[in-house]
Amino acid sequence: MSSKELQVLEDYIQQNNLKITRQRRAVLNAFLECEKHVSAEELYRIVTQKDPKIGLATVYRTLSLLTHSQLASELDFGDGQKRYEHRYMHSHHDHMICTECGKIIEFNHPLIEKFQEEVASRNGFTITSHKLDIFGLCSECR
Amino acid sequence: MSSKELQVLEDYIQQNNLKITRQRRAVLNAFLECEKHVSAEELYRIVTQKDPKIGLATVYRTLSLLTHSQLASELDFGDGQKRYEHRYMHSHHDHMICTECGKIIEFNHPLIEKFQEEVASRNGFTITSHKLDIFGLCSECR
DNA sequence: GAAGTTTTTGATAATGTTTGCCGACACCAT
DNA sequence: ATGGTGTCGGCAAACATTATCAAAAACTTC
Ligand SMILES: [Mn+2]
Ligand SMILES: [Mn+2]
Ligand SMILES: [Zn+2]
Ligand SMILES: [Zn+2]
Repeated sequence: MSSKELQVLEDYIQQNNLKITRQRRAVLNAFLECEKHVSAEELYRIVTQKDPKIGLATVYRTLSLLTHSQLASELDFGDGQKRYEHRYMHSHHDHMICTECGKIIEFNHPLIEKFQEEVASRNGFTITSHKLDIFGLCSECR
Repeated sequence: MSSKELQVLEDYIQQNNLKITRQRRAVLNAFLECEKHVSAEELYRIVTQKDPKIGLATVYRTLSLLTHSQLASELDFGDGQKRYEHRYMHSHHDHMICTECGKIIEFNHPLIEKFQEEVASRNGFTITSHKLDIFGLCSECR
């Protein structure tokens, strides 16, 4: 189970004089196996099923590590808790969130991206990041 | 100082068996005089300068009222506190936020709006709302 | 306009997510 | 083994917002 992602984490850890630990591997593995947009609390519950001694603070700390090492992206859909998704080998996309069942549809529209650049440069604004969240009802909840 | 907005609030209040109070008028006036995207805490400080006895909870409660009566829009730029802006007689727009000085540029790009509808219907998704936040540096902070 | 009814208010406690703190602990190199 | 450095788990603290509740204000009815 030695994934490319583990290598990325180990590289980051070595470059910053940190240490690879059982807990960090456990959180990384749980995160990688969890295929979608997961909160810290959810990941904590998953991790503690295999290793009940891992603390919630460690999950938060490791998620911060994963974010800084570019393995994870931090998302905030405005529901009070942050979520995390795979970033390694995943390209940028935006989200449609079903307010009924919580389903999340990912999409990328090149022209939307392009017009954002256009409207930014028109205002002398330099983009560092953006996020587009569309809320509504998915096909099953309509 | 009897604005159209006060009339909107009074209509909403009557329709819901609520009561118009000195505090609600004070918060509404402060909100209307405050021209930009204001947080509850900021508005609280403004209101208490004219009427020091108004409580913070009342400001929160009145902002909720203003939002429900369509006088205000609630915004969340992900910095930990919600902000509010005028909604009455103001059309939809999105925001560019300067991460250096906090300046906010409003914009509306009809094609971005249109392509959102397009990508939604392509996925059988019914939009109820959306928000596009662009983060970066404004022309003065670049 | 007094009495009665309903809603609101201000102060403060509680909430929920995330971060800070700290003593114990693991790991690695001498 | 010993020392040094970084990590861990548990829990306290931070922070914005909401809930609670007795007292006050607003409206209704006479
Ligand atoms: Mn995603
Ligand atoms: Mn705005
Ligand atoms: Zn749904
Ligand atoms: Zn700026």
